[in-house]
Amino acid sequence: MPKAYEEIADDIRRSIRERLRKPGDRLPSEAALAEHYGRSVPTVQNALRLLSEEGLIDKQHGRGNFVRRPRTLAVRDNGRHQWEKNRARAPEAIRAETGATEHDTGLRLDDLVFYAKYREFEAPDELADAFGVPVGTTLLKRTYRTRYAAETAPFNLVTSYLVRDMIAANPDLLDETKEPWPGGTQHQLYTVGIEVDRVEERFTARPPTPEEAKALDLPAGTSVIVLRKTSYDIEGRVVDVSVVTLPGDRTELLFTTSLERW
Amino acid sequence: MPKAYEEIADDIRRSIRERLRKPGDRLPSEAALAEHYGRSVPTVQNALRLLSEEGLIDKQHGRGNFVRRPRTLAVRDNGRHQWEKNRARAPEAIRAETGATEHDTGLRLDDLVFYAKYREFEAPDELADAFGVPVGTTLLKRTYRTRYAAETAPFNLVTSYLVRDMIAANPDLLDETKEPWPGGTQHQLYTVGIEVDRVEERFTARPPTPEEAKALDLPAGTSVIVLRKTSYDIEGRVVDVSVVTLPGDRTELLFTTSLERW
DNA sequence: GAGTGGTCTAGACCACTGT
DNA sequence: CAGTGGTCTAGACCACTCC
Repeated sequence: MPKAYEEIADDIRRSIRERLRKPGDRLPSEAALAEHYGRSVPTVQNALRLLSEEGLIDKQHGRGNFVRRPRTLAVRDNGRHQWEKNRARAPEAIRAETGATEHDTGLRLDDLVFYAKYREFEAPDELADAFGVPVGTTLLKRTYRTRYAAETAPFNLVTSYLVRDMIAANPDLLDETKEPWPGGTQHQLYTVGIEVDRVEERFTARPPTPEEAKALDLPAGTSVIVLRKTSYDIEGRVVDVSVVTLPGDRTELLFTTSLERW
Repeated sequence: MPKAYEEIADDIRRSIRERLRKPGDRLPSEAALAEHYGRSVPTVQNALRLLSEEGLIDKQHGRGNFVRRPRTLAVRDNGRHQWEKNRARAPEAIRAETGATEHDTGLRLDDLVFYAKYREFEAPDELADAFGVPVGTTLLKRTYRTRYAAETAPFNLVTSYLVRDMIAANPDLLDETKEPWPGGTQHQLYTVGIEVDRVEERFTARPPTPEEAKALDLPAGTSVIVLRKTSYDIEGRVVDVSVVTLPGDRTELLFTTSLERW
């Protein structure tokens, strides 16, 4: 026997795919749908929940169920790393123009709201491993979030780790009130004589935890992309480890790989 | 007033995070949980559904609810492109050893099951744009899926597009029965004199469509990574466009970006 | 067949939105 | 206030798993 809520979901899904219902349209009320399909309200809700999890509709308490509009993407391009490196040694006037985030989004610094917090702590197992330092080494943990000034939701959550002793030569680097730092992390490292040679990025995708859904204001039926970034200096040392959480519905990542010529 | 199903979910979530319940453990039956929390069965089910969507538990009809184990990852490394290029001109004996998929997973060809289907069709708007050819140009559409011989679920779904006239000089390239092709797409292109110069990859993450969930055997509470790959030859022409759908719970993407020295 | 989760109902009551 | 979706109940019945 076919399941009632799936039949209802299939029917509505089809109507959306065929554009009989367009982005922004309000669906009939749940009571009306229940009447139409000859089912109880909870059964209709079950069907709508499915569609919401697939990201097809947006449930709005007290207002209605709406066909979801696709969101505008922020592109995160791996060219950003070379771009940031080129600017790391430039005079402040040039560095101040734009940062890597603005490079990604095409927005200017004024459009972005930035929030940073620094904390020192002792390296646990996993991070000590990643940096190749003894467990207990003092690390600096920096958490950031950035968002468009025009929107309420941040579009990334960043946790970055540095080895304290590696950067202590410049006390400003330990001071969160200096953020946002013109030129980004690569410039910060440059001020203590570190040159970044290569960047490794690892990605996975999964549903958001409730905390992430709240912090990024993610609707039901979206995913987060989790990026673990490791930066190596020219001596092969790990100089920065970052974990970046990106909203899957607003982010596109772009990687270009150039191949050697025959 | 706190919502009953969230309280129950919070309580169970906490017990999992604190490892009071370990991966593989079975939760008490829904009836038992309902009794324990003094709530109805549907309310408990509501809570369990939440946890299932977060990927914390695995619901198994007729068996029980289990704390989910993290899955083993297949790493997809952008070094694969240079690696594949290096082998494209090698003798068949060497090419036959392993392909790019085996490079990713560390498995040998024997462990993998491969399925390919070819179809010719006329370029619609979007693809004509991507290739820079007129709408209606004949394209070859190739769909693949690969899976571990030991598992039932494929770990990727691939659709690859080529311009027919660009490869027609080698009739074998139009024949799906020749798959899997030792050496991969870059070798196929080499047989008609095309050298790949760079590869662009764009990806986003989202919940699976019902079709994808079925094809990849995705449990509730997982995401898919959608990767659009564009290959350019040394003359700047687009020679291949591929769309790859990867299960978010089994895939890690690794990109390394090397920076120029100061 | 016993035990488990899955679906569904009919209706009560609550919470949010907009007039 | 009317209209909407959200939560919850108590219980019936179905479907799957395993012994």
